[in-house]
This record gives sequence, structure tokens and C-alpha cells, in this order.
Amino acid sequence: MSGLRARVRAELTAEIKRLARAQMEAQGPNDLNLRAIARELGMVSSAVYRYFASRDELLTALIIDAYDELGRTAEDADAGCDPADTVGRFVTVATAIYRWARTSPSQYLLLFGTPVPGYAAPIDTVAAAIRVTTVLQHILDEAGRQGATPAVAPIVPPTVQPDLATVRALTDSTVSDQLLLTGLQSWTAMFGAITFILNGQFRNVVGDVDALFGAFADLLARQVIGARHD
Amino acid sequence: MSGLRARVRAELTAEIKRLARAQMEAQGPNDLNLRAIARELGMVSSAVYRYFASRDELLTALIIDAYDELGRTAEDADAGCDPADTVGRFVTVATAIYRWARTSPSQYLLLFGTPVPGYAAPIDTVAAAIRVTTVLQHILDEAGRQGATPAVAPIVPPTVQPDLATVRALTDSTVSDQLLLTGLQSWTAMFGAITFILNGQFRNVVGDVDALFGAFADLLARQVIGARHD
DNA sequence: TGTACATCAGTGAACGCGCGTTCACTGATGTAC
DNA sequence: TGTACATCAGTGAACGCGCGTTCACTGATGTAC
Repeated sequence: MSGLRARVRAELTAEIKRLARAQMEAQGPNDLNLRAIARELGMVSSAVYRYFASRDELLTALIIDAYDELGRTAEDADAGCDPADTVGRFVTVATAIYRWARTSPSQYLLLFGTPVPGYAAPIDTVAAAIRVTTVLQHILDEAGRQGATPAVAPIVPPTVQPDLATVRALTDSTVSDQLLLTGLQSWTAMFGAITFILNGQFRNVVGDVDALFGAFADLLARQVIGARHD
Repeated sequence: MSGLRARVRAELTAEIKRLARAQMEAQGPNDLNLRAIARELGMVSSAVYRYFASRDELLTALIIDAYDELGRTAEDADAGCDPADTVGRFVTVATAIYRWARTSPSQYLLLFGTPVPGYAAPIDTVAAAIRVTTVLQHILDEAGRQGATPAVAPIVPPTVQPDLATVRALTDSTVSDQLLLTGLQSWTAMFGAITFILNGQFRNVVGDVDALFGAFADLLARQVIGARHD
């Protein structure tokens, strides 16, 4: 049974992360406390260092997990859609992301909230971070192939064009600058709306924030992928 | 000279807030440290309590100041515009807000970043918070009077209609639900973009974030206030 | 299969640090007659 | 105008708290011959 110790180790590592997440969910993100985790584990605080070399290392692991969960959520939602229905895909993915954010607000804010001071995300996080944006890219690619253009044509600043070219290259896409820029805008807007809602910025303004987000998602999708004007 | 002591007091109160702002700007928001402020003031830590009864009270004062600065920034920007040019007003105000956020990122994040855990903003902040949104409302009102409609018509959820009615009543406006909802969306998108940029979410993606924001602001304005289609 | 050794998980004490807040106090500045 | 008293700013010590991290250690689990 050479794998026994390894298995116990893996389980405890997962348990530490689980407790860390629960703690952040309870006391707000940016409030990761090694000693409290050890306490809940029934261990002495220094024992946690057998599993994570430092607080930052645990934080990094949590961030990667969160990015992966978010990415998987988006991928799964997209996979269930009719590939040709790009507006539907956008709305479905946006809604799935929103639901995930509402379920695990502190995990969401770990990624998109105010960065933890003194913490710089290492490169390890990039691969996981890219997953969710890749989903959008694929939707834009399909829309581009269908000849869609944004409802309102953006003015693309010359200095941003090379950046768009780099982004486009990631998915071998031939999407236009205008569609890509609008997509970037809508993506930003979607995350902005989620963050606003999570942070309670609509408190005392809008009651049914779920409905509000739904309306936003639908609107954004149609702004990006050619409005049906009437 | 009965006002001397009062004047010194007012000056020191302002100085404490100034140091607090500088400290947050240097070490990130959510990092307000009474003892450090006292140290920089050359005072003993307990002396600060002559000016603010607690850390939360200082935080509240800073939040109100930030909302007021932001509100004034938006109002001033709008005041310099041709009142009839609603697209221009939107872009000008958005750009002014963006510049302010770039100049004082921690003040911006104090308002729109992840809330400080355990801190609940008291009602005193509301009056100051409303200023900036009132500016947008006035722009929307004018657009509505001119008969503008959004570039893409949103679907207004029934549960959100009463909320929109409440918001509309604040400025005696007769703006349509569709215009108001789209305005709310664009406003959220604008703050979302600023937050993304401040938090470095575009790092390694877009270099010239100022140009990016400019493009976003222009796009948002034309999405809200009737696109000129061609 | 059994023994000798290496690996590793968890302990317990300690280090160094810094925070917000309270409280009794001193001494200077303002006020009232 | 001068004196007696009240107000207030700032001091210094202390309380209670909790954090991340290190280190020498014990004892149990795994490995090699």
C-alpha cells in the first residue's frame, strides 16, 4: 500500500482548501487565515505547513481552483447549446457564470474583486484563467463565421489593434476587430454587472437582481452579435 | 479668537484624512491603519480618537469624501458640455470619471471595490453616492426628451419595472423603461471596465488601456442613445 | 518474513509583529464674571 | 482687565487579541534488504 499515505495527503490537502473556501465564504474574501483553518482541522497551526509552504501558496491554489471551476462552468454551459445559435450561447454562458458567482461569491471575488494587497498571482494561474475567456472567443469566432457584425460599430483605436490581433491569434480566428472589441466590451460589462450585484451596489435600487442580470445578458448578446432591428 | 482651536481642529481632521488617503494609495485600499496614521502625524495613536471616534468613522468620512469628489468630477465634466449633445456628455463624463479613478485608484476602489469586511456603510453616505448617478440620469432625461431610443431594445423584466419607476421619479423624468434600463446597463459596464482596468485584469492583454476605455465609452454612449446606423 | 533505517505528519513552544481601543493623566487654551 | 474655572488636545501605558512562520521534537508509517 504505497499509495495510502499519498491518498491521505491528497485528501487533507483538499480538506484544507475546502475549509479555506468555507472560511472566505463566511467572512468575506481576502480573509484567509491559516491558524483558523488549522483550528477547524483540529490541528496545530504549524501542521498546515506540511501541505502548503505559505499562505500565498494556498491562495494561489485556491485561485487556480476557482478559475478552473469557472472555466468548467462556462465550458459545460456552452457545450449544451446549439453551436450555431451564438446569441443563445452568449446568454447561456453568461447566466451560468452569474449563477456560479452567486453560489460562490467569495471564489468569484477572489478572481475579480480587489486584488489581495502584496499578493502577485504567479504564472501558474494563467492557464486556468484563460479557459473562461476562450469560451467567449469561440462564440465570437462562430458569430464571425456567420458574418455577424456588432449592433453598433465601435471605433477601434489604432494602438489597440495589435492587441486584438494577438488575442485573435489564440483561436486561429478571423473575427473582425469591431466584433472582437465589442465582444471584449460585453465581456467586461458582464463581469462588471456581476461584481456590482455581488458587492451590493444595486441594493435599494433594484430588488430582483437575477432578472436584471438576465436582461443585461440578453441585451449584451444582441449588442455584440448584430441586433435584429425592427 | 474663539475660532482658533476650531480652525486647528478642522485642519488636523483634514490632515488625518489626507494621510489616510495617502496610506491607502500606497498600500492598497482596505488597508486603513490608525496607528500608522498617528505615527506619520507624529502623534500617539490614541490622539487620533480626539478626531474620529473609531476606525469605521474615519472610513465613513473617507467614503463620503470620495463620493463627493467623484460626484463633483462628473458634475463639472457635464457642466462643460453642450446640454443637447447627450452622446458627447456621456463620453465626457465617463472619461472624467475614468481619469479620476486612475488618479485615485484606492479612492475609487473604496467605493466600487470589494467591500471592507465587517463594515456597513451608514445612511450618511447615500446623499453623496447619489450625485454621480444623478448626472447620468440628467443625460438620459435629455436624451429621452429628444426622443432617443437605445440602439438595441432591451427586454424589460416585469419585476424590474417598479424599480425603474422609482428611479425615474428621482428626476421627474419621463424616460422610457428601455432607455433607462439600457442606461443602467451602460453605467454598470462603464464602472466594470474601470474596475477591470484598475485591478489589472487587462494586463498582458491590452497595452493602451486608456485608448481601450475611450473606445468603450464611445461605444456605450452610442448603444444607449440611438446608434447612427449606416 | 522480519528487521533496520528513512521518511514524513503532526506537536508544542516560541518569535516578532502589529493592530484597535480604553483610561487616567497633564498642561495648555478658551470662557465667564 | 484680571482671575477662577471649564474645556479640550495630546500623552503614555496597558489590554486583549491574533496573525504567519520557524524549529527541534516525537511517534507512526513506509521501504529495502
